[in-house]
Amino acid sequence: MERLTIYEVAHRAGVSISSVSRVLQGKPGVAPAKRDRVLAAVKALGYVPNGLARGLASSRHGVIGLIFPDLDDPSTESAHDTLLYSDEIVRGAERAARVAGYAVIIAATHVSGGRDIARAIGGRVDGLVVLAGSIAEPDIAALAERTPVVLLAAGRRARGIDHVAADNEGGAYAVTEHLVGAHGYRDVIFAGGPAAAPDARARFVGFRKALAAAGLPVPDRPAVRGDFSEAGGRRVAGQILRGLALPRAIVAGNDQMALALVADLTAVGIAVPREVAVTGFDDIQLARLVSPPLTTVHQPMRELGARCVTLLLDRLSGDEGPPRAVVVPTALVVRESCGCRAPRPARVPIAGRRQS
Amino acid sequence: MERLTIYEVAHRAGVSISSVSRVLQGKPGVAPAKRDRVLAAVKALGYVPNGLARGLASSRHGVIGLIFPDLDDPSTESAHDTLLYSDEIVRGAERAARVAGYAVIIAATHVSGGRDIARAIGGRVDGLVVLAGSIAEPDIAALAERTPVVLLAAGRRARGIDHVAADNEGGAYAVTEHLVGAHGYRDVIFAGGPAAAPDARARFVGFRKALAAAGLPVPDRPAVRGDFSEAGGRRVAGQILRGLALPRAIVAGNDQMALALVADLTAVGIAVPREVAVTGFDDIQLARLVSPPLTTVHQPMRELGARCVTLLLDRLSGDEGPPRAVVVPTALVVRESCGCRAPRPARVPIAGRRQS
DNA sequence: ATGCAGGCTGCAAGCGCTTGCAGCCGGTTC
DNA sequence: GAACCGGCTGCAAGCGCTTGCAGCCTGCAT
Repeated sequence: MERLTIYEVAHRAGVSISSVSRVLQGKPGVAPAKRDRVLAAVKALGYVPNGLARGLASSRHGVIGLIFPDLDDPSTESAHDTLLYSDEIVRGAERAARVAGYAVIIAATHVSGGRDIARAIGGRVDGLVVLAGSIAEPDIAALAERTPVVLLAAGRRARGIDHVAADNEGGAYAVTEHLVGAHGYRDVIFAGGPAAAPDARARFVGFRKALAAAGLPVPDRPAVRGDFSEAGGRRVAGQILRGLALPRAIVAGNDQMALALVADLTAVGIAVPREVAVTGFDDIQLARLVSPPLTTVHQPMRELGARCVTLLLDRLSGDEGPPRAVVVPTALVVRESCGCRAPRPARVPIAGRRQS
Repeated sequence: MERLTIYEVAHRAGVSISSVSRVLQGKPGVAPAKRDRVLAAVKALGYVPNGLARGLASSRHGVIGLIFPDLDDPSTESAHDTLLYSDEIVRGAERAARVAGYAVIIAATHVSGGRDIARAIGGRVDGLVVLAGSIAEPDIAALAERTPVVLLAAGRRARGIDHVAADNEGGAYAVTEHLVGAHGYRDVIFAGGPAAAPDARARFVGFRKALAAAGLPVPDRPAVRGDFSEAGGRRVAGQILRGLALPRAIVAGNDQMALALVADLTAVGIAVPREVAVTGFDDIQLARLVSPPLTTVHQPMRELGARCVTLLLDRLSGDEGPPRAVVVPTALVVRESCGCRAPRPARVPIAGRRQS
């Protein structure tokens, strides 16, 4: 296939390349008749403009970059969480970008590789969506100086940088309230994630607020703490089992921990949820499939990805406002590990989360 | 940040832009002293070449496109499988591309959207990796005319197009042989996937060959058939339970079916693996976590993605040979659902799969 | 000394498309 | 009838970088 240029089209339509260009961009100032001829020629020839040339000339690339952590790098923080979701994030981002006529380019990087990223992606994108944990914060700041950046992060808002995150706190609040309110459990503990993880912290905050709202004693710190991994869950299970009093319910920092908890509790003959209720956070695919199905909080990863892109596109189209922090709502998903018997698992939006 | 151009660098280094360009490309014909000065200037200025201009001038983009099915489109075939893996595929591809200095651009598409893809990606990539099911076959052929294409597909090899796939047949053979050989089960049935799915078919072929090799009767068709989904697995379980004779072992077409099977069998009081052994295929994350841990066949998704890219890069660097079909080995993962008691689950490569 | 092969250099011509600007033309306005 | 106006057009100058080619300057052989 020969490479078609705008010249061929112009020639076939009997006009100048300027007119073709204007038609293709939908710019005004072209006589309707001529416009039609151009479009006809384009279609007949099957012409597709060369994105590179277009980008070079207009300095708009039509591409946004998506940077996420390289999971092979063990130093990558919160790799587990990301692993489970980046797929959905990418899909959401890709779709949002596509409808706006943008393409998505992706790159995985080590935390320390911020510089390299700039190089790899350099001059190829109009803006960047950076998943938390993929680049060290100073490097993000450096990046943000040369190109619009939106940070998809759990917690900490990098100063001056747009930022979207799921409503971890709200989700934890909802699930805790469900346990305390709908089920009437009093003795509820929180199995925390890594102390440093902002999302883990936000979840704990939500947990505490829910307890406070119910008039229950509020702990200063998570009763036990894992690291968001399966192993972490098992360790936590061990801590709990060695502890004297078994709680009535456990709010786990995420699904993986919850699942490991359920498995280990069950293994020693403790019935979930009859003796101890357990809830998770994330709503990984697995949560639905285990027995009992896990009550958890759904993270709208797809939407997170999409919001990042739309926010970025806003910036690209000239929005100069102060840095924004977008919070995407999470949703309580009531299944059975909380003690509900759900013939059909219901997904209840946070807004109207009350149910028995 | 001002946009730096090659001119600034040239000026600072006191040379012409040609020399800078040559240095940046590692081309010969530049005096070492000058080369050093250029590099120093580049570093001092923090110069990053503009990929667009570079691409325009050299007609090498340094970008390869990855096209996968849009999972929101229900018409997309084998969406389940893809869903579970595209993440890993992308990672593998991205990494392979990166080491070669390429970036990866992604696009999700409806089966029917091949044309649009050409437009969206048009003139932006050097080559394309197309996941099976994302584009109708005729459209792939059309695409392949304008740009190098590698198809990542389960079975059918599109004529004339490079193609990589996992060794489904070998994997199925290995797991079946394990059941028959290591455990000595005679009454083994295959719970098939969708009749049309090439990978499902290949797995059944492997199953049959293993039976034949063991001198057991070889069925013409899967004893039962699902659709690779969880629901499919449950349906299959129903069929089996309603059937008179419970087999000693079930080779499921994929993990999701296997898990559903185990769940339903267990639910009616049939012990897995004591009464019935069950194996899966895919090695989804979940497989390791359920109880009993699922013996299955690992699909090296990451490697699949990587192989696609390396194959593509070969083509890009001038390899003109006939279309290739690369088969990436799968690996038997022995856990407990087959009847093994594995204190530590072992992952046994197909090559040396014998073990008791 | 003279000539010549190379190794280096930098010039300049693009790559394909966008866009400011001047030119053209038919239609209006006094 | 002359001066204007405004909508269309196409020219041409880039966007930042690659690369063929001619020119220059060595070093070295004759």
